[in-house]
Amino acid sequence: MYSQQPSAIPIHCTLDDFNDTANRTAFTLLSKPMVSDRPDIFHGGGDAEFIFPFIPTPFHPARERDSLQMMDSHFATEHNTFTGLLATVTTYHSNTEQLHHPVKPVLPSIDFLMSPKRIKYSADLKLQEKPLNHRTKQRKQRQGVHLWEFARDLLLNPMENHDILQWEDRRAGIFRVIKSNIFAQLWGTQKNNEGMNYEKLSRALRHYYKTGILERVDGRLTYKFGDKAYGWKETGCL
DNA sequence: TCGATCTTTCCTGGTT
DNA sequence: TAACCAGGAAAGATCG
Repeated sequence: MYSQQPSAIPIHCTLDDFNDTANRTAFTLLSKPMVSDRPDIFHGGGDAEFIFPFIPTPFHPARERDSLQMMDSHFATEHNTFTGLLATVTTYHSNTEQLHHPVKPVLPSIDFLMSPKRIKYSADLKLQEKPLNHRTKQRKQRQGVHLWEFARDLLLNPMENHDILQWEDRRAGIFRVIKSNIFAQLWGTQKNNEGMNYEKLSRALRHYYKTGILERVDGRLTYKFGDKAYGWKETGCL
C-alpha cells in the first residue's frame, strides 16, 4: 500500500492532554523499547509537556487490526491524517539533564491522532522548543521551516510529494530530486518568493554541506542527510 | 546593537 | 546546448 515506510515522529501534548486521552482511549505500549535516532525523549519541565515518539499504527506490523482499519471506507481520511502527521517537523528538546526521566513510548489511537487540538505541526513545534515570549513567537512563525526540513517533510509525506523527491537509499538518508522545477516552485511558494528556481535552491542545499545537515554524494540531483539532520531516520521497530 | 545563522542572489567554471 | 554541480562572495532577514 505504501512504497515508503515513514519514520517514527513525535507528538507534543501537555500532561492534561495526555491524561484526558489516556482516560478515554486504549494506548498500546510497544512490546520492546522504541529505537529512536534521538535519545532525548523525556518528560518535559514545569509545564509538563510530553514528546511522544510514535509509529502510526497502520504501519506497525504487530497491529493487524489497525492495518485492516486502514483498508476500510475511512482509509482516505485516516491516510490524509497520517501523511499530514508525517509532515510534522520533528523538533526535539535538547535538555540532556532530564534524560533520566524517560517517557514510555506509546502508540496513540486514531482518535488521538485525529484530534487537531493535540497535533501541532512544524511551526508550532518549533515554538515549543523553549518557552518563548509573544514577540519571539511571531518571529519564529514568520521564519517557518528550514529548506532541509521542507525537503524531509516532502520525503515523509507521499501525498504531498507527488514524486518530486524520491528516496534512493532510505536507510542511508539518500534522496533524489525528481522534479527540480516543481521542487523549487514549492519552496518558493513556501517562502513567498516567486523568483525561486532550482539553481538558487540547490545553492542553498549545498550550504548544508558545511554544517553537516547534508553530505555530498555522487550522482546528479542526489543528496544525503547528514549527522545534523534529524527526523528522517527509520526506527528499528518497523 | 551586534554577531551568528540561514537563505537568497549572482557569478564563474566545470561536468553530464 | 541545456541542465546541473561546486563553491566564492555579498547581502538581507531573523534570532538570541
